[in-house]
Amino acid sequence: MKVLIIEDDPLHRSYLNEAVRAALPECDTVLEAENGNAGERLARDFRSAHVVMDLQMSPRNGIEAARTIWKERPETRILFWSNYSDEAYVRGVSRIVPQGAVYGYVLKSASDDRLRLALRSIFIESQCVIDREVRGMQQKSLGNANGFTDAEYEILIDIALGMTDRAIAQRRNLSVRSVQNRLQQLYEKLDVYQSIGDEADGGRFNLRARAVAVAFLRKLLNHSALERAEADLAYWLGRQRAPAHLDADRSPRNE
Amino acid sequence: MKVLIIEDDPLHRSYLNEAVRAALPECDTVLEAENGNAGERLARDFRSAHVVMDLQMSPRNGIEAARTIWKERPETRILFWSNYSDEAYVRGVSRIVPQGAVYGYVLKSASDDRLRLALRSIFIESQCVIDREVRGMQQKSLGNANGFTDAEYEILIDIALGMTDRAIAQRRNLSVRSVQNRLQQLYEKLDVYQSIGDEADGGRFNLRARAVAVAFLRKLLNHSALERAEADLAYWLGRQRAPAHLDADRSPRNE
DNA sequence: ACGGATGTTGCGGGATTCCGCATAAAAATT
DNA sequence: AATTTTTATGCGGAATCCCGCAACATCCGT
Repeated sequence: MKVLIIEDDPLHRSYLNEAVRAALPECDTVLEAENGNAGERLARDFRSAHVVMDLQMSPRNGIEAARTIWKERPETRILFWSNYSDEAYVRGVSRIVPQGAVYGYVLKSASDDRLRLALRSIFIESQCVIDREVRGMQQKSLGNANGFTDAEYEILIDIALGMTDRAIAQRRNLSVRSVQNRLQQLYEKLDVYQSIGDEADGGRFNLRARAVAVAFLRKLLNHSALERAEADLAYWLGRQRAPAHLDADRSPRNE
Repeated sequence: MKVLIIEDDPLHRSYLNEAVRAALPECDTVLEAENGNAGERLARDFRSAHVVMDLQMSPRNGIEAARTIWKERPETRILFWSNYSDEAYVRGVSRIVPQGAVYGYVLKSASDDRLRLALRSIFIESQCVIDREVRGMQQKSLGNANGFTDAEYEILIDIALGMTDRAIAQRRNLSVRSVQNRLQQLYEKLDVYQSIGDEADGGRFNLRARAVAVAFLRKLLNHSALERAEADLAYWLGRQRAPAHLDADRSPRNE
């Protein structure tokens, strides 16, 4: 068995290396990569089916690397080992895991023992292992009890990127009013209001900007999520300017 | 000599511990804390004059901890050992270092040797050591060639928090128009425009929101800077609602 | 099929933002 | 001291944003 480690911090990398060797005597080769790009390449060249990776790396973070690895070989087993349980990461991961894939998500703060267990469960027993803390986040976010719809999350990202209502409408094929509607929902869910307390106009908030701030503070958004979104946006903008051969008829009957 | 280590990651903590013992034979005691709060307490109780700390911790990050430590004993020597050279961090640090204090800033990606040298320079030779990469950032940001004035940075934070022009004006004792003026400057420096290319209205940006997005992408802002700002804002809002005994006459002749 | 829940779209208006034009005041330069 | 450069402020208008009201469309369960 071969295991591929993708992690940018050398200390953590060598710790993982030891942990893997200790937990998996059946593992004969351990490969190491220090960012997403190198990781993808190694995964491809060595057809490794067992990967342990960090999420926050540069260039090319874990989510992006995992996506292309899974695209090439969906049966690859990936254990995400991350410092954070930001909703942005959790959502990012669960967005890309293929049907029936075996994967895991454990925090770096977990004990050696837990890590060992996760390694064996995922690579040997084919069983998913997701840290309690992360699991909680998943439920809260995906089960839409307290969390956000995909539509809401989508619009959150759009305003975080600084798009206007109209631009969002174009991009998502909605009317401007619908966009504003969704914004209202978002503001409610984020518990964002213009006025602060009961006072008349003590401190007022710009809702759209405030929503982004709150989302960041609550870790619904983070740097790498923004980066990904920005890249997507740039791509879309490119298509926009190009002659629209393919996507005629994709805009609402609005103006 | 005693050295206090403040670092939340246990791996890095023990690595630092070893590095300190190896670099400083004259050091007889090494204390460890795993967040800003604990670090402040230990620093106070043991009057430690030599500190090595991470910046990104929770609760209470390195900048906050360093500020109170330096407030209590400005001659304390602090080596910041961080993963990132975000402008938000660099600016945060250089904002709080007292006159003539000895400190250092080295990245975790630096070699063992560089770390060893920094430790000896700062703690023994009383000489500041700042990583090349960080130094570059400092110049770019503080020497206002390409960088931002304090005024601009201030307003950037205010809009990132979601405040309206009027609220910012109140808070900073400016007229609303002046706030808007500063916003114009900010937009220019961030290279932010409404329209995208030459097209009529292909994709439009909400400048205020876009500026925040760009600032985040360029790492002028980051999560912990936002958290600090949010705390300051909450404090200010508190004072606002309270009976304004002391600060009458602090608002411009506007309205 | 009928009522309900949810989601989209239009209209309209008040509040805010964006910003050009213009005038002082303050600061920096010469 | 005189000139230039920055910064603060006001006025006004076009474009946006925020959002209540209302008309439909779709989907679901009884």
